[in-house]
Amino acid sequence: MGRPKRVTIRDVAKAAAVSITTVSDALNGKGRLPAATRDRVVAVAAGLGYHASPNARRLRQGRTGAIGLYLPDRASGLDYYMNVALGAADAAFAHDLTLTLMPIRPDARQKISADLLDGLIVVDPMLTDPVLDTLAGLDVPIVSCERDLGSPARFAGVVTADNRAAVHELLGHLARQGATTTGLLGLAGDTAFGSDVRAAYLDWCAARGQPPLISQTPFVDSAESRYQAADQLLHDHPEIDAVVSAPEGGALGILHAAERRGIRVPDDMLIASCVDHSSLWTAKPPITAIDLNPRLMGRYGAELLADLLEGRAEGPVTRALPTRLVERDSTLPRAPR
Amino acid sequence: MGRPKRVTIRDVAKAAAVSITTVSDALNGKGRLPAATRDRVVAVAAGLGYHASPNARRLRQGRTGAIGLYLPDRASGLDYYMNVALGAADAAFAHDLTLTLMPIRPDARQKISADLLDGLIVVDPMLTDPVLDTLAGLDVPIVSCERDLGSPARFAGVVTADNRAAVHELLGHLARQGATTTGLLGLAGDTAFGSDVRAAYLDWCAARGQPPLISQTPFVDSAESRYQAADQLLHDHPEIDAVVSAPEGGALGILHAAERRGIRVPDDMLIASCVDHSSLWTAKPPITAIDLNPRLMGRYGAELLADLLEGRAEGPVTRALPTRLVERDSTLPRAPR
DNA sequence: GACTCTTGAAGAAACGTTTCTTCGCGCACA
DNA sequence: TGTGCGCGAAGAAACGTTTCTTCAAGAGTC
Repeated sequence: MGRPKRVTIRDVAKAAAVSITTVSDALNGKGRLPAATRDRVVAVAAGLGYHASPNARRLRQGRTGAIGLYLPDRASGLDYYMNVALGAADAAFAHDLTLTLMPIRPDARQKISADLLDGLIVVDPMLTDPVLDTLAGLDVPIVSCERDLGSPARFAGVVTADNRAAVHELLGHLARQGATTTGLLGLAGDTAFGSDVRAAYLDWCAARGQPPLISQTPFVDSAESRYQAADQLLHDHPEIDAVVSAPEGGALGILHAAERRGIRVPDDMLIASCVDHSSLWTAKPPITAIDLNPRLMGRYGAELLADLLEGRAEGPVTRALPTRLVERDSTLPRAPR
Repeated sequence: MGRPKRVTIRDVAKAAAVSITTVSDALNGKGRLPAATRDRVVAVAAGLGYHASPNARRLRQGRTGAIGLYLPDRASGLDYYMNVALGAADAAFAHDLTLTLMPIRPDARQKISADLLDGLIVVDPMLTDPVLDTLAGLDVPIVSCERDLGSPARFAGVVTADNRAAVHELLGHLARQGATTTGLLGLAGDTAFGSDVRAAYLDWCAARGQPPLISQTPFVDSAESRYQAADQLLHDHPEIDAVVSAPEGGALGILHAAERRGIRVPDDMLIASCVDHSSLWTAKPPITAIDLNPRLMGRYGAELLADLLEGRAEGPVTRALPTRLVERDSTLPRAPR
């Protein structure tokens, strides 16, 4: 019973018959100690089950040991973000850091303060997010997962996938499967991902001489708005025989709209998503998608931030994230019309 | 330039011409100070932009100011968990706490330690999770979001929805819409939610004299396994004219399996899910589901834990969560055969 | 007028580290 | 025989709070 008394550095020092300075140095690999002393102290510490109090250490060092994860306030794409968060949490722990989830409510976001955090990971920074300026003034390093279209200078590090290349690959795949006129269910341009997808699509159209056929949905959207946008696209351009969706849930909206109009997938039209999701596997037919590796995204973000904090990296650093095209039945080869 | 020097309690004391004790007391509402002094000190502190260092406070108080969120290691249902996490993060911030996401990787989970956390929220504790015992030994209060089927004594608080009643309501809805033989795509019984759904279903069957028709999928599953289980159910029991899915992604699997077998929804069969999700809205047809209020779940969890930490609540506390049935086209009334 | 009580406020210890500075000592070098 | 230097280790300050204890002075009581 009774709260078990903590084993402090003093206890270790006493047990090893050295000073606490020596214990600290031995455990942190500092000072100049002969290997023998170091090993002995480490052994004694381990024997006592000693681990330094994070609080005391942080107070002394002026750090919190925590990094924050700042997510966009969206109701969709949460599956993706949860994976980013879990990847970041794993990586943070591996670096003796802790991942703190920033709140979503605007009033709570105002309370985000530098003395709660050593650094920050901002996921999908939005051009229109007014809080980003506040965060930038916090005087802690910030890593963004996907570039910021606004003031990249605010960030000490960026993790980014080659979204354009991935979308190019996807469009190439569609063409090889027989698509001749590909439309895009795009994301409004306030986010790097949305603008990458759009740019790649426009590139592709320009190169092939195809007129771009785009229907846009806002970054912060709903299943409803995605469906509307998809339906609009099919209504306006009956000649379309393939559609790519930028938002995570968009492909299902397209599928829905297509079936309502009696368009068969993949026989009459191919569908693909720029963001993979488990629900795409169970769609009928299963939908081809780009796996954006969200876990790895989170991990890279946290690792990059840890590197910046430890001084292993500095200045603006960019880390690249691999992606992978997952082919499913929604893009089976179709006979030319 | 240069790191802006922190405003400490000493600065405030000097500016207000009182001792630091008085400042501390004034700001924390302790000690016995006349209102005049208190107000003056508060005003001075505000003027200087002072806020206490979380680290110093925590070191002194032996707290970390952080609560942990422990999620099951699943690849599905992440949308739900992300909402729980965001709700918890908001509520934590409102109580001057911070929400730390626990890692997923087993080796990292071993490193979860009491001196990183004042308390813990465990979401969907699994009977088979060996880490729970470790956590229980951590000597911090634990709140579970949905009951633990194992050793409820490990928890100081529980947030739970009346899942049985919700499922009863759902089954009643199906019957009213014309279902005569309802099957269940269930979850293996290592989690309270899965076992609640199952129990409610069995109850219902017993009361109606219908033989229970169940196909099970593990709690930690994949879209594939859910599809297999659904397909098995439809194959074994062609008489089924309604199916309820316990897992989040299961309804889409059922839909998929049904359409492959030429079963029309809702004309030939009704489908409903025990967990709502944005992809259910865009399914064809949109699928009826129970909204489990995940944001509120997270919020209640964090608030309950905060209450326990502040001594506003103690001993085993249970808090109830409301749910809501969201009716969609997958359960439109069907003509009796 | 001696006494207790209450009020208002200050002093100082403690929380558990890290780190800056100092110190003794033996050895090589001129 | 000093002098300087590298090594090994310890002392003590500092990080910024909270809180336990003490204390002076005024008010009330008999």
